[in-house]
Amino acid sequence: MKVAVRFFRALGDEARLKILWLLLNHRELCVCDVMAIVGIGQSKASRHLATLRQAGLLTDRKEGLWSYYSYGPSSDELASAHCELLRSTLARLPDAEELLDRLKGWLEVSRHGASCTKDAASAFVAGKGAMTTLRKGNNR
Amino acid sequence: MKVAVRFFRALGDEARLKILWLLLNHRELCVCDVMAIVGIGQSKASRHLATLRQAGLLTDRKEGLWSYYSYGPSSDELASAHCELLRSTLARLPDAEELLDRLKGWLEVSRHGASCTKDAASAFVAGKGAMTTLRKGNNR
DNA sequence: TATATATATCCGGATCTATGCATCTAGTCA
DNA sequence: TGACTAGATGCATAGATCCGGATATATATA
Repeated sequence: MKVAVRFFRALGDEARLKILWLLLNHRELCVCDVMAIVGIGQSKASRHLATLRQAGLLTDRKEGLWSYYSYGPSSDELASAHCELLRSTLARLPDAEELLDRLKGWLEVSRHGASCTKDAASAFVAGKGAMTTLRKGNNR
Repeated sequence: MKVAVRFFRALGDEARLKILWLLLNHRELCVCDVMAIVGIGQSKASRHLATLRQAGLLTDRKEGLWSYYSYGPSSDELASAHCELLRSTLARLPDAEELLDRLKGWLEVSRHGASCTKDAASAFVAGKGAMTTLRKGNNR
């Protein structure tokens, strides 16, 4: 029973759902990417990614200083089926569209500028990236 | 985002998965039934059922002293789809078969005896019902 | 009305989880 | 080698969750 419980627990967090949604829409992201797009700190991003990986939802790949995470492939086809459903579920939620906008914006910035860095991610969160996407109020 | 998080959190507990599994295999059960079959106390059974109801997975119906819970129908068809998948997921786990045995045994007992009562449920847990199904060790 | 009972909820404590900060690890590059 | 950096992890704390036992609520029945 342990496996199923851990799987659903991993999905029981807003930040993790956002991360999963991003990785269902983009092949792979590093920790900096997640920081910039979701607008969270480094340790939080790293830990949530680790949780999703331990639940069998993500795989990671190291390249130089960066850790790249990508969706699946979980060995369990039922978990995969749940995630396919999750794609539909998350697509209808209000944040979904906004997150994809931020993803797009971030990728453009990081493509031009230097390689993906923590500082660039922080700047993106504080600057234009956040400005253009956060409509009402701010992130808390 | 709240809705999805609450939905998956409700599934992130072993006892709740067991209850859901039972209600995916039997039209409706009262709190006593759940106590007897899963082998948990009254307040725990009541609380977990309430959690599942609040997550939109169960509906309840009052009749006299008893509260009967049944699966769905969640208004969200995607949640329903997840539960259909869950049926397959849970069916493969070792406890699943055992729980259905206990369900069957309990229904026979309670059909003969008086109506469903807490005492009868406790007796079932402590007596034959538990003996025939708990193979190795006991439920803590 | 008075008693009995199934279920819901409250109350404490124990345990788990999330988070920010600081530090550690392991790559890169000069 | 030494400075620098992305990412992982230790630590402490706040908050959430879980649990058993006690109590409250609502209904049935005498």
